[in-house]
Amino acid sequence: MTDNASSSGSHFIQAIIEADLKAHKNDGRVATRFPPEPNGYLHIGHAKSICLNFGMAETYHGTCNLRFDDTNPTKEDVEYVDAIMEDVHWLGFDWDTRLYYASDYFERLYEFAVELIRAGKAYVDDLSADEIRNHRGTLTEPGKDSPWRNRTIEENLDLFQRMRAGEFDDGTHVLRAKIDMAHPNLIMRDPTLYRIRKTRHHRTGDVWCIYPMYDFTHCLSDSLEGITHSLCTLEFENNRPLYDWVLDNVTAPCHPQQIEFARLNLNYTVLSKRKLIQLVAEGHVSGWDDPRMPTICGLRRRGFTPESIRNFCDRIGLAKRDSVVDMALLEYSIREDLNLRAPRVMGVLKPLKVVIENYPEDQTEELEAINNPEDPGAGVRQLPFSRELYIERDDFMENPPKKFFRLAPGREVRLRYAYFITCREAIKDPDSGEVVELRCTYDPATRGGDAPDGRKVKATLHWVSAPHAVDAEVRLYDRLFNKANPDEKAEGKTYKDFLNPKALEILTGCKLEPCLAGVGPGYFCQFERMGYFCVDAKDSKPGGLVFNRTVTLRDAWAKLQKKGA
RNA sequence: UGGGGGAUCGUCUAAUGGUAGGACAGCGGACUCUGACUCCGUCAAUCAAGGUUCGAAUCCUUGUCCCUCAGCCA
Repeated sequence: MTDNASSSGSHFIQAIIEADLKAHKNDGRVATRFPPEPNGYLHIGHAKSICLNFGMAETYHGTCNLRFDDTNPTKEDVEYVDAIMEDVHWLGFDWDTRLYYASDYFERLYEFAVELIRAGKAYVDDLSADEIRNHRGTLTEPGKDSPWRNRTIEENLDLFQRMRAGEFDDGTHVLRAKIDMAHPNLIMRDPTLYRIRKTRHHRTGDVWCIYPMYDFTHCLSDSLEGITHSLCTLEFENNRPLYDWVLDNVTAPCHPQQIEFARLNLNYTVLSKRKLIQLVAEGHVSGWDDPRMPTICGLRRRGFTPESIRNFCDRIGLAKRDSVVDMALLEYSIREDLNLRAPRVMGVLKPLKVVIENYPEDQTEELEAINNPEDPGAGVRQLPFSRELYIERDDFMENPPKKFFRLAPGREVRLRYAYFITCREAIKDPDSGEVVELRCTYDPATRGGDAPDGRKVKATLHWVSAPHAVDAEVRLYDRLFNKANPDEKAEGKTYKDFLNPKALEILTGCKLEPCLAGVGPGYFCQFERMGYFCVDAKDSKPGGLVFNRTVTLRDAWAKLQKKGA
């Protein structure tokens, strides 16, 4: 285990695994699994689980299976299984030949259920869902036995077989474990094992009309696959006694150990499947892969790299206490990665025209620019320079405050890799008073960006030559919510009331360096001084470039402005 | 209120009876042809009260707070 990128060298699950290994439990084998239900897209919270499960397998030279927990045909779909596989692969993990579906185990699961019935440990109940609920009791009061609890084994066997044969309608019968209706853990009050669902399954078709419940399926699937450590989130802690009960009461091949850890929470977003579905369904975002979404496909389209997400998962650590990780850590992780790898390029997002009055009308020259100061191997490129340029509108102020270092009337600044220029005049729209053009002069002696007389400027600006510029649409993305905890209870408000209207700002007519003319999906770069951007994989076309802002650069000036405000 | 879990800097996470450490965030500074990066410094925590001990985040007692369970969802 290398711990160069991790804040915690080890965590409690590693401690358990290492102790097991030392005791030669499971013959010294480590086998984990990632068991998604194909009823939604994967998000950053799943990434934590994926990194954990595949990571433990890798660290201890074991295996990690990908298993679809597809026991509820009313909610699941192949659309999701395909997307999930794509996302896991993209994150950098591989299940090799170990792709499984709980539905592949339906026949064996049925046999285990029969085994339970034969042992007098399961029974068919004719009660309705409502009646079962009424019999369950409450947190403080014991439940009542179902009148059908003591049927004979023969009768149960017959009924269960007929359930399978399709003789009964949905909801009329269920198979229940016979445990204890007075158990202090409600999960153990004769839990339902099978229900009737006359619904076509995305893999088994119409072969089955009874489907096993999670608690029955999961532990047995784990056992069938020889899983050693079954890692899941905290809310399943209550289910662990049942996980163990099932495995203890059938002839299961082995008894994996369920270990629970705290799921990931991130501020300024939501990670509940229900809410994510709602955002998509109600059109608050453009889809599962909207770059504002915390989904893996959303993050991918936003420009996050698999490495950055893996590093993030490494850094957040693992424990049993509920916690909320700061979005700033995710942002740090992607900046850290992109800083090293993203080529630097100049892009003017909100253009302000600049005319260099003393530069010849018909002249163009080429200036050399460094592609990535963090990576000497990235080389250099040529930038065209001419009399008419664009600079960032925010880089000019007519009446600059004290700490504003950029361009202002009479002030000299550097154009990156080019010349020092001095602002002579700001031309305004006579009606609106808005500054529409700057008249400047340049110092020919400062070619390349340094003054031979040694004089300094306080700012370096990015720019693009107007006649050479490539037009593009740029989508500025920000945090999905403007409240750290969108779920916090507030007077008649829900999380949707805290959706950040500025999470997406669309800019058109942005002016980019000519070298960007031919880039396509997969391309990412840093627009110097602005942030990291990538080509939108869906909407960008040759001649109609669309860039997404992955994340801004850290910005000391923005921070100063915020403080002043 | 029954059962099951959990409480360490603002946030996340180490320390398993022996100096409460790291990361992010914040603040200050150095450097800088990106107000970026990098570097340096700094702020800052053991839920509470008792007890055991030479010594307690860690063990014991009592209490407080938080999460979770009453789907034929997973």
